[in-house]
Amino acid sequence: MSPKIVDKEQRKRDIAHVALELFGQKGFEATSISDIARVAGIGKGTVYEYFDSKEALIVEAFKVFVEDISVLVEEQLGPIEDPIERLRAYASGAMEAFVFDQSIVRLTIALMQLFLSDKKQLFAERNFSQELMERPRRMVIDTLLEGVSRGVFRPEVAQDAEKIAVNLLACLDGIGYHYWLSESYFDLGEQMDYYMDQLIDSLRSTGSGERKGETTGA
Amino acid sequence: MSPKIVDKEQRKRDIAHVALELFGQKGFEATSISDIARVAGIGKGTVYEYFDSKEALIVEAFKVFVEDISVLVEEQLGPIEDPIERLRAYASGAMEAFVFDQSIVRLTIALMQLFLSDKKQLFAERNFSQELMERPRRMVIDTLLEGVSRGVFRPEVAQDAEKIAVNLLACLDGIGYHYWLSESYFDLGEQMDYYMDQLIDSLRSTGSGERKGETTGA
Amino acid sequence: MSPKIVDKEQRKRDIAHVALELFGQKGFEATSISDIARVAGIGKGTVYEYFDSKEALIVEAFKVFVEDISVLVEEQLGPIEDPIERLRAYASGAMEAFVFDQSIVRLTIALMQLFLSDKKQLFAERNFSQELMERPRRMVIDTLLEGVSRGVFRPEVAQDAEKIAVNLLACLDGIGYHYWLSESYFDLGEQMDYYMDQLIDSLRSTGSGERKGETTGA
Amino acid sequence: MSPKIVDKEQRKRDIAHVALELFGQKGFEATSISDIARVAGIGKGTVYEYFDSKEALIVEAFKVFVEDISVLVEEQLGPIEDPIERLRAYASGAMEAFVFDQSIVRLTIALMQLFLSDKKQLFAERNFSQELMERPRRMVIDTLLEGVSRGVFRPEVAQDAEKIAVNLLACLDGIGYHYWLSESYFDLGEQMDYYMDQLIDSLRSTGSGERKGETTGA
DNA sequence: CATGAATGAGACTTCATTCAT
DNA sequence: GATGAATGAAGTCTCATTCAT
Repeated sequence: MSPKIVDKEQRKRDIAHVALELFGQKGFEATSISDIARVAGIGKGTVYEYFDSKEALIVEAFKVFVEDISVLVEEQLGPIEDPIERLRAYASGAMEAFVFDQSIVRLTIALMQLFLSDKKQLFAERNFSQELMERPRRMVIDTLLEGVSRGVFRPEVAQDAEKIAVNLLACLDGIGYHYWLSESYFDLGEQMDYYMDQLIDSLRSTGSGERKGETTGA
Repeated sequence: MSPKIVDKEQRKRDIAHVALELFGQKGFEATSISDIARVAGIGKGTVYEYFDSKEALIVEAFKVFVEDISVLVEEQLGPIEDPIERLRAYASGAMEAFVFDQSIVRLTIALMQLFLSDKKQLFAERNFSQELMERPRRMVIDTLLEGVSRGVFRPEVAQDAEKIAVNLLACLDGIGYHYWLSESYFDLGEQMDYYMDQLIDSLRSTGSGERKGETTGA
Repeated sequence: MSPKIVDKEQRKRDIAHVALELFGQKGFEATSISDIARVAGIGKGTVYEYFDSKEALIVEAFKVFVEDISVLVEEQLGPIEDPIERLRAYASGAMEAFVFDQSIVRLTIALMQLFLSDKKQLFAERNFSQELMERPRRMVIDTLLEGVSRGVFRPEVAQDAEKIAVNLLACLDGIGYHYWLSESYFDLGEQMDYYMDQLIDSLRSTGSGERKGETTGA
Repeated sequence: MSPKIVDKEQRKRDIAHVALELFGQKGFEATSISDIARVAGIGKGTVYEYFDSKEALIVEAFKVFVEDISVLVEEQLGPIEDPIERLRAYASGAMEAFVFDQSIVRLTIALMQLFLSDKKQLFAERNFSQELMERPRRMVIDTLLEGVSRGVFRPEVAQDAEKIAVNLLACLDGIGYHYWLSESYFDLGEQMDYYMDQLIDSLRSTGSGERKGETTGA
C-alpha cells in the first residue's frame, strides 16, 4: 500500500525477470545467484532481502513468466476479430517463439526440468504449467465458440471446444519441440500450416466453404 | 597371468543404464557421479574407468536410450499387421509411456535440458533427438504407405506420408507432455483417441468407411 | 549501507605470502589450497575470492617473492659504499640465505619446478626468473662501474661488467645449491670466500694491491 | 645369481629408466604409475611387483640416474689426455646438457624437488645429490693433480684441488641454471667460456704461458 | 536496507594402491 | 608372476547462503 511496499514488490518482480532471462538462457543450475545479482545490478546479498532462497526465486520467476505469456498472447491476438484468423495468429505466434525467441521455449523446458527434479513440491501451491496454458486455452475455446455462433464453424464444435482447444495447444507445442530438438530437420512453417489447414478445414461449417484438400495429416 | 575378467562393454552399458535412470529421475545436473556409483553399487572412481567424463557418460546414456526405445517400439508393433491398428498401437504405447513409465518422458525432457545448456556441442557427432525419432517415423511412414497400397488409406496420403508422420509423432508427444505437465488436468486417453480418430478418419479412402464422427478437432 | 570493509589488496598479498611459505616448504603440487587456507586461517572458498585459480595464486606468490627479494637486497647493501665491500656483502647475504633462511632457496627451486611442468606458460606475461635476477644484476654492474671509476677496479672491468655480473650471481647460486644439495658436504663460507677472493683479486687494478693468493680457481 | 634374478634386476632397472625419463619430462607428481607402466609396456600392477611404492621407484630411478651420469662423464672425458682439454671438455658437456639434452637438467631439478618435499627422508640411506657429484668431482680433482704433476698447473693448485673442483662444478651448474631459468637471456657458451678462461688462466703455472687476458670476472 | 566478504558442502576428477583372476 | 579392474582419499573449484558493516 505504502510507496515502500510497492517499491519492494516491483523490485522483487525486477529480480525475478532477470532470473527468468538467465534461466531461459542457461537453465537453473547453470544460473547462479551471483549471475542474477550482477545482471540485476544489485548486490548478491540483496537478492536474499527479497527471496528466502534460490527456489523461492524460481517460483517467483515462473509466476512472472505465466503473467508475461498471458499478456503476450493477449497482445498478439487482441485486435484480431475473425475466429479463423485468431487461431492462425496463435499458431504463428507459437511458431515464431520456436524459431526466433527461443527464450519462451527454453523457459518452458526449464519448467519441465522442475517437474522432474525434487523441487516439484515447490509447486504444491500452484500448478504453473496449468496456469501457463489456462489463458491460451480460454482464448482458443472462446474463439471456437465465437466461430460457431458466427456460423463459421460447425455447431458440433461447440460441445467439443475444450477437447479441441487442449489438442490444438498441445499439438502446436509438440510440433515446435520436435522441430527444436531435431534441429531444423523439417520446415516448421510447413508442418504447422499443414496441421492448421487440416484442423480449420475440419472445423468449418460445411456451408462455409469447400473442404480445402483431400485432408490427410493431423 | 590373466587379469580379472569383466565384460567392459556390458559393464559400460550397465552404468549407462543406471545413469539413465537417475537422469530421468532428477535431471543431469542434479545427478552426481557419486549418486550413479552408489546406485550402480560400485566405487566412484570405477565410473571413470568406463567413462572419461560425466559428459561422455551422458552421451553413452543417450545412445543406450535411443537403442532401448527402438527395441521397445519394434516389440510393441512388430506383430500387428493392419495399418490402422499399427497407428493406434503406437499411440497407445506413447500414451502408456506418459501415464505409466514416466522414465521415457523424463529422459526426453532431460534431453531437452541438454539442448538448452551449453553442452549441446556434445552432440556434434550424433543428433540423438533425431535418431530417437528416426525409427518411429520410419515405422509410421511405412505403415501409411502400406495402408495406401492396401487401399485402406487414400492415395494422396502417400505423397504426404513424411509430413503426416512427423506431425503424428509430434502431436502425440505434445498431448503427452501437456498431460504430464498439467498433472492430469484432462483425460489423456480421451484426448489421444480424439486426435487419432480425427487423423485416421482423414486418412481413410472415401470408400473404405463413413466419417466416424462429426467433430474434427486436431 | 557499507559492506564489510577489507583491504582486498592487502589480503591478497597476505594469502600470497602464506602460499609462498608453503610452496617453499613442500613445493607446489604438494601444497593444496586447503593447506594454504588453513595456515592463512581462512576458509577454503575464501582463497578463491582472491584468486581465480591455484595457478593465479602461484603467479601472484612469485610476484610477491620477486618484490621481497628486491627489497631485501636493497636493505642489505644500501648503506655500504666501498665497491669491494658491496660485492662481499652480497655474497654474504647469499650465503646466509643458503645456510639460514632456506625459504629463498626453496622458492627458487619451486620456481624451477614450474619451468619443468607444463605450467611454464603461466609466465607468458612476465619472466619471473629474469626479474628475480634483474635487481641484483643491476646492483653488481653498478658496483663494478663505480669501482672502475674510483680506480679500485681495472678499467677493462667496465666493458665486461655485464658478463662479470651474470657469472657472479650464477656462481654464488651454484655454490649455494651444491652446498644445499650435498647437505653440508663442504664449508659454504670457505668456498664462497675462496670464490670471492679470486674474483675480487682479478678485478683489482694492478696498482691497488698485491695478488692476494697464488691459487685462483673460480 | 640364477637367470630369474638377473632378469628381475634388469626389469627393475628398465622400469626405473622409463620412470626417470618421465620424471625428467614432467616432474614427479605429474608422472603417474599408469604413465610409467604404459610407456614401459607393462601392466600397472606389475610395477608393484618390482617396487613397493611410487617413492621406492623414485629412489631407484635416482640410483640409476647417478650411475648414468657417471658413465656419461666417463665416456665424454675418458679418451682426453691433456688436463686443460679435460676441464674444457667437462664444461662443454655441461653446457650441452643445459642447451640440448634438458633431461639431465630436469632430473637434477626433480632431485631438488625431493629435497624440499617431505620425501627427503627417502634419502636417509643415501645422499644422491652428493653421489651425483662424486664422480665428476673426483675426475676434476684428478685432472688438476695430473696437471700439476705435468707442470701445466701451478704447484699450489694441488693443495686447493678439492676446493677448486667443488667450485668449478658448482659454478658451471650455477651458470647453466641461470641460463635455463632466464630463458636465454645471455649466451651460455660465451659465459661459460669466459668463466673457464679465467679459471684456467689462474691455474696455469706462470711459465707455461702468458696470462691470457687482463683477467676479470670469475 | 544494502552489500559483498566469508564459508563449507559437495561436484568432478585423478591416482596410488590393492587384489581377484 | 602378471594384469588391469576397482577403489577411496584427496585435490581443485563452484555456489547457495550467512552476516558483519
